[in-house]
Amino acid sequence: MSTAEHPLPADPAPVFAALGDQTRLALVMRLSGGETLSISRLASATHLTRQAVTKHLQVLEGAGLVSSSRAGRESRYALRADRIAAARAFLDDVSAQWDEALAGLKAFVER
Amino acid sequence: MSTAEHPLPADPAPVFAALGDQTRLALVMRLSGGETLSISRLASATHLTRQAVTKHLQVLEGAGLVSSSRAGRESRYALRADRIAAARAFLDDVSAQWDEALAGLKAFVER
DNA sequence: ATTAAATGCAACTAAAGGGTTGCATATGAG
DNA sequence: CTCATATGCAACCCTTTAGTTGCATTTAAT
Repeated sequence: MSTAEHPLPADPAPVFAALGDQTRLALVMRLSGGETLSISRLASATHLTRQAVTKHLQVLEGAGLVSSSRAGRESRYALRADRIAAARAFLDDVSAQWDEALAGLKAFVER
Repeated sequence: MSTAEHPLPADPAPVFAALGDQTRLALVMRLSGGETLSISRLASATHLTRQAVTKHLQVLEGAGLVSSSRAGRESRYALRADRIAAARAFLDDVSAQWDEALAGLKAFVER
């Protein structure tokens, strides 16, 4: 299977967990440029092992944040913008509830 | 110390890591209503121990996502909306870079 | 003064995480 | 065909994390 299985419903926790690591965040940022990069290419920008990077990429893929595809002898990884958007949406909801609560409180105080 | 030490550097990784746990996400959502709740109050909505919840709250506070204050015999926790906003901002940046890259590619293809 | 409620602190356990090394395998290049 | 490149797989290690239990302490209520 070249690309990750289609993860169904978006439980945000695993996504945030995947983003909760500096190395992985760096990989995400690197991929946010839109390029589709191979493992060794991504690993060369790091101080750690290729295998370590491979593991991180698998974690990211497991969370649905990146997709992989085999191209000849190398496997390429690309960012999944929609998943990032989903995480954003979750935080937007939290913020919205908060703002709404504040607005309600303000209205109460001012009446 | 009643409230968390000052946040200085906004390294997003610890924040996402703190959000990367279902229990903690649930606590955040519970607090997003704007209420300032005590530990046992928050723990009663859970199937796990008060101490477990205490630990999670400390993790959240360590990441700057909540603040605590002592009120009589209980300690109250509240959400810090600004930190949520910071996390959102980071994801916005990633998305923006992605969109920009896509736009560039599209322009190239269409010329 | 007593008692119940809300925490804090500490020690411990089991499982997950982040990294490494070694070796086997598939593929592109010369 | 031969060699270097890019990976995959697996076994290990050490540290962190999620949860527990037990006991001491502070504060509110009767």
